[in-house]
Amino acid sequence: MKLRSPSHDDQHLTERLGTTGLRLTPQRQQVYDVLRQKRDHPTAEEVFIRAKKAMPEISHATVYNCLDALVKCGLARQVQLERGATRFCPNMTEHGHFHCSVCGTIYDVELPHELPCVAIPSGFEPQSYDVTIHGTCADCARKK
Amino acid sequence: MKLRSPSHDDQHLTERLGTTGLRLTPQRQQVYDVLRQKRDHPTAEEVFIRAKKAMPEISHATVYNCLDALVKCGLARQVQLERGATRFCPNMTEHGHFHCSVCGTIYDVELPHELPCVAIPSGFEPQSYDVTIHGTCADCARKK
DNA sequence: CGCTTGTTTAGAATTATTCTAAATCTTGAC
DNA sequence: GTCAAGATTTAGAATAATTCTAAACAAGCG
Repeated sequence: MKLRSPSHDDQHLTERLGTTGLRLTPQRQQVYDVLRQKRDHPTAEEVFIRAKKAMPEISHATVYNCLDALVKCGLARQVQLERGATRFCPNMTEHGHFHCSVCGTIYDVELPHELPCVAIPSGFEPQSYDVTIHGTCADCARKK
Repeated sequence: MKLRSPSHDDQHLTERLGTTGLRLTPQRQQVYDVLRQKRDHPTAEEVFIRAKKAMPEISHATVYNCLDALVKCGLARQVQLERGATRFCPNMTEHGHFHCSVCGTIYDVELPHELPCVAIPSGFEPQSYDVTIHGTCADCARKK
């Protein structure tokens, strides 16, 4: 049982990519599918490995290219949590990330639609914001 | 005219490092000084280059070690803004970062002392949070 | 069809970070 | 003070993450 209706999604993908002058290619479709199939904030390397299963000839550079394309047209977000590889996330709703410093798991957490009380100096034009919370997740806190 | 009183600071450094079982060394002092002298969120590489001026024999690995030591004992923060090098910041007051996507400059912005309205699931134990705002800074917005 | 532009590919190159082993320094026990 | 234990530094190698390059392909268009 698939959770998505392919034709509707293809259309969505094409449309979103189109807004930035980008084309829908089988590779971009595949990378997007990988992101949506397991939403565990994979690194580019992990996306590469997963995408290779269905598309063995896909290359490293293409995965980076596809991920960048998806980020650029607003279908995925980059997440920078710590030193090391960038992670990717297809959840485009307003949300932040809880990063467990014990087990490393990343959880999506809800955020208010506007970040209140942040004093942005006048003249500055905010476009997006990222919130990361570091701490211990419920599982790891219990085991302590 | 120096802004700091060295003896007071050395004491502070030693004290903070001590809380984690770390020693004050000339290299750690130097790296800390570099961070405080120009608060432009340098990368480890930039810290290395600046520290080398006063201490030409300092090595790459030592700079990473020192930065990690400072982060561990609460004298500096790591900042992850985008793909690429991690940046470091000696401003330990509660603050977020505004990252100008045009010129790349990073500005500290004030934050409320508690992040309100963030629904952290029960059992999770937050320790710190990072807020990054991406957008266009006042200078770049004017030039457009 | 033939051109232009966008995309993919393998692999090289670059950048960022960590590791390694030897040398050096500090500290505390005697 | 001397010595061992442990922490720290060092240069350079190794690894990891990302970007670049040049050639091949593919799609859209006149």
